[in-house]
Amino acid sequence: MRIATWNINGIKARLDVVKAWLEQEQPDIVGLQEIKSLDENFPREVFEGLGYNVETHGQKSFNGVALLSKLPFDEVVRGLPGDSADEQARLIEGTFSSESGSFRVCCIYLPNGNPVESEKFPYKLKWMDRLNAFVEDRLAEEIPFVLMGDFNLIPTGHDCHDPNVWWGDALFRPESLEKFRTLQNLGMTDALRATTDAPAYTFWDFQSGAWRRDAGIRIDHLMLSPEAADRLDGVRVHRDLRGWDKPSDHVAVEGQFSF
DNA sequence: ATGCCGGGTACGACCCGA
Repeated sequence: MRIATWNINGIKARLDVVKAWLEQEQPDIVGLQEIKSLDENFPREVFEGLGYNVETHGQKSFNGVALLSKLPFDEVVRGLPGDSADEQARLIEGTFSSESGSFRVCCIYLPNGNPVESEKFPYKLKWMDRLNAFVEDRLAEEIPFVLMGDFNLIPTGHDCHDPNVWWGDALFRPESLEKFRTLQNLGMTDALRATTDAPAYTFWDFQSGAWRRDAGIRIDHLMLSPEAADRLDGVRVHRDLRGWDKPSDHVAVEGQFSF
């Protein structure tokens, strides 16, 4: 099973690139973030034409997440529980059946949180608390659970080109890292770091020639329950996507699993 | 760099991202 996450930065602007990548790679399940589209405007027929079932959780202009799957969905969850007043579309989860039983794949677009002095930063921290509570419930099920997406979080100084540039940013500061560490301490494994110690950036800013300078950061992650980590065969960062025409500023990250 | 690019909305700028 090949499961991938990708922040595409707008489905309308990225449709040709996403379609070409799916045709080339044929992943089984893909989580997309920042579709920036209402559900009714998402080009689901394009993906259905490629053999995918499509579930979306969109909103106008900003955010929005989607799941594409060659397997049928047994169940779909839209939205992160814990705050009925939160209208930002940042989580969608599918449940699937394989020969070895059920598994869940959750696709998230974790809030950026900048600027730190604004209300956006406490929103990020509260969102991470809600996420950790959600994950606790999922872990209690003891089935393979893949939590993947744009976490807007740099796990360590080794995950960015220059820690001094990023330290203090909402993506790389103590309060954010503490919440991420809680997620790991609950029992969720960083799939990429389970396979390599090498740098593996997933985002390069459009500005400042970041791609040309390889001034990247690793903020797109697959976090695995023990039952998913036990079945992890490999991780691949689709770095070449950043060099395609009309690229997203993020690239896809894929995990391969034996289920 | 309180904004270099690029996407959104909407058609002229302004909001947003990381």
